[in-house]
Amino acid sequence: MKPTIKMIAEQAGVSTATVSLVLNDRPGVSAETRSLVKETISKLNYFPKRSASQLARKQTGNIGFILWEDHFSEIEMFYSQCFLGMELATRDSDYYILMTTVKLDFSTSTDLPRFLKYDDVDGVVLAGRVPHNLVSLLETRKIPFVLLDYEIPGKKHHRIAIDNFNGAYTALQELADRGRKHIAYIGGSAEHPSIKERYRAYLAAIGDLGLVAEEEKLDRVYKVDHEITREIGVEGVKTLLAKNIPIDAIFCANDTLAFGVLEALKRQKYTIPDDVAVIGFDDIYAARFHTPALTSIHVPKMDLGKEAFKLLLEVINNPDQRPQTRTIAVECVCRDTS
Amino acid sequence: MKPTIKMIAEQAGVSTATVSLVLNDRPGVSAETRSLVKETISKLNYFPKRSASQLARKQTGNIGFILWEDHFSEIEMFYSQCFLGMELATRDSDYYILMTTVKLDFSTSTDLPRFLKYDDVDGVVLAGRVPHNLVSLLETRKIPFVLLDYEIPGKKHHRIAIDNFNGAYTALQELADRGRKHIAYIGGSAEHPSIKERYRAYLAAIGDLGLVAEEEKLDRVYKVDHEITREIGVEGVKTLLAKNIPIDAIFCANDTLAFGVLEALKRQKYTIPDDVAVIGFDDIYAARFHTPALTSIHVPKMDLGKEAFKLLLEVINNPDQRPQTRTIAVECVCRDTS
DNA sequence: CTGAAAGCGCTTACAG
DNA sequence: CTGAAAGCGCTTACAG
Repeated sequence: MKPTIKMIAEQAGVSTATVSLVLNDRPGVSAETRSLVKETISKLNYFPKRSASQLARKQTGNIGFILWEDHFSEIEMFYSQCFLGMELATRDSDYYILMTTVKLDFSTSTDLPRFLKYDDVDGVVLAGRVPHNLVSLLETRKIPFVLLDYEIPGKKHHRIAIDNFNGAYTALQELADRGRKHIAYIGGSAEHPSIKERYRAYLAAIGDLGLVAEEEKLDRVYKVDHEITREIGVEGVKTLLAKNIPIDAIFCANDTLAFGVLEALKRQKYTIPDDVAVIGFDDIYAARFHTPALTSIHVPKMDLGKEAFKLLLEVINNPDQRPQTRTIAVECVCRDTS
Repeated sequence: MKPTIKMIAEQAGVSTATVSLVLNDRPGVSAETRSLVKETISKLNYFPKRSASQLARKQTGNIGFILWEDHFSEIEMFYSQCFLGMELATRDSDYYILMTTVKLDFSTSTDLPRFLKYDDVDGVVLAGRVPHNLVSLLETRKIPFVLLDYEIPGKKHHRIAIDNFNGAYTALQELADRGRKHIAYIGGSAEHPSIKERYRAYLAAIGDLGLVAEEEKLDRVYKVDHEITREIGVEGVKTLLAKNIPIDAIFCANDTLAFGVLEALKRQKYTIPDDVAVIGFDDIYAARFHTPALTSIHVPKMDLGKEAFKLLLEVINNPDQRPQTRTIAVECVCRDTS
């Protein structure tokens, strides 16, 4: 039979209150008593029953992880890796993660994740693009949460951010260092804050590096206002090439799109990287295995998840602190396309 | 303040026992009382607190999902899709899924998932290749479990299986129907039961279809005894081509490997599918988007997860039934490589 | 069909 | 520093 706190108390000759105190590393127990209790605990291989302590403590011990379903199903494992990193971090804690997906056209009345509906989490992390009404609901219900690689324009929330600006800037720097003079941008600008930042960095960098005159800054830009996919990369190349202006490098807003760019370039018989260099962003798993292997800005996805968890814990323990942004550094990984 | 069962009871003028009975859809309550209680419940927007009912009921309400960490990190989302399907199925139940990864050289004393260590799950599904000592531990601890796309030779367990044999056979049939006469196999044979089955089907089919004499059955086979990767595909093509025997089609043990095969074939200037047709297995997300789009045997990954959950529920509710295998049908999706 | 009461296994004031 | 006791919010025999 599984030991209970009562059995430990009896064995050790103390009260259950005392056992509880040492279990939770709380002061108010003499060193001797503490070690006696600890011995008894390990001798009987005892561990507290979760539901009992949750009930008494009025906590759930769970945290939610919410992801837009398209993000989960995509070929790139970006957010899944974040999840993994978070799960790893979680192992040193008493928290379990409950992961679920939501649609973007999300109704708070019919699509609410069960763990939110039934108050089964102490906090949640929202990864990537998520419905804004979900975020509002979390706010009004005062459920602690942190955004991972996302932000809502005009609003301040706790969040983990990728250093998109510096990452993109580094990519441009890298290309310029290798003598590229006509660097194009293919990507998006509005659908995701991260992409927006990368675009902003592109514009800043080509200016700073003296690559182009102010009035020609947009000449080598192809961007869309919706999700950026592999196909956008293909279209981007076609469009840019049709302009008949020199292009010797392309900075892509993410790797998936970069694959499309590479494909289109190959079809047009361009040699990579000699004719055109290409740099992506995210350094997804496939980047390394692509032919040619893609140069990309490496984002430490597991770290994102880990930091999200750490931040969330802080918010749970101190709900009233003001929103803070934790930025995660990135670096350029040079491979065969640059 | 959140309503409790006590408040519902008072409001409805009944005992908490009665409320509990209607909450759990149990007999022993008159129709009138039942509907009165139900009204009160929805009026106060009440839902039972999980930890309390778990404590009283001596259940956890959680099920574990365990995955080899390499399976999770891989480019292919195979098991992640299974997880998603399972999570979806779970939404109609009261269960939450706790997902974690394990190493293959797994120590039951130091690497045990927390939810197993602390008895926080009512059952678990093990997806793909998993450590055999983990399975043994589950058996001796009498924790209900089902294997998803895996089996342990010589042992009977509850499991969800892909119809690998018929899938592979169909692929061969398909190639033969299109006039291919010299069909090769590239893949593995031992590391995973599914792969083994696909290989077995290959041998059976080329025989049945009269494609090759018994003594030449192994002439067009390239297989390894470890994990099959993209690189294995490349090597396989090189090795087979070096034999200088006619080959007009290649059946690959999975899609990832097929990508390597395609790449190697292209490098050697073969036209696909005219010179050599290629069929993969699994129909991973990338298959559709590859250039050329890969013909593959489609495995309904979400269904695998869903069925695993359903089976697990049955086992939890009836732990002593004999091990059963539920086989999931597959079908050939023809695209540009065949 | 219904209710009073014990019990699930913890935590937390409160007294001493 | 330590213990007795109440309480967390359910479920489940048991009586009636």
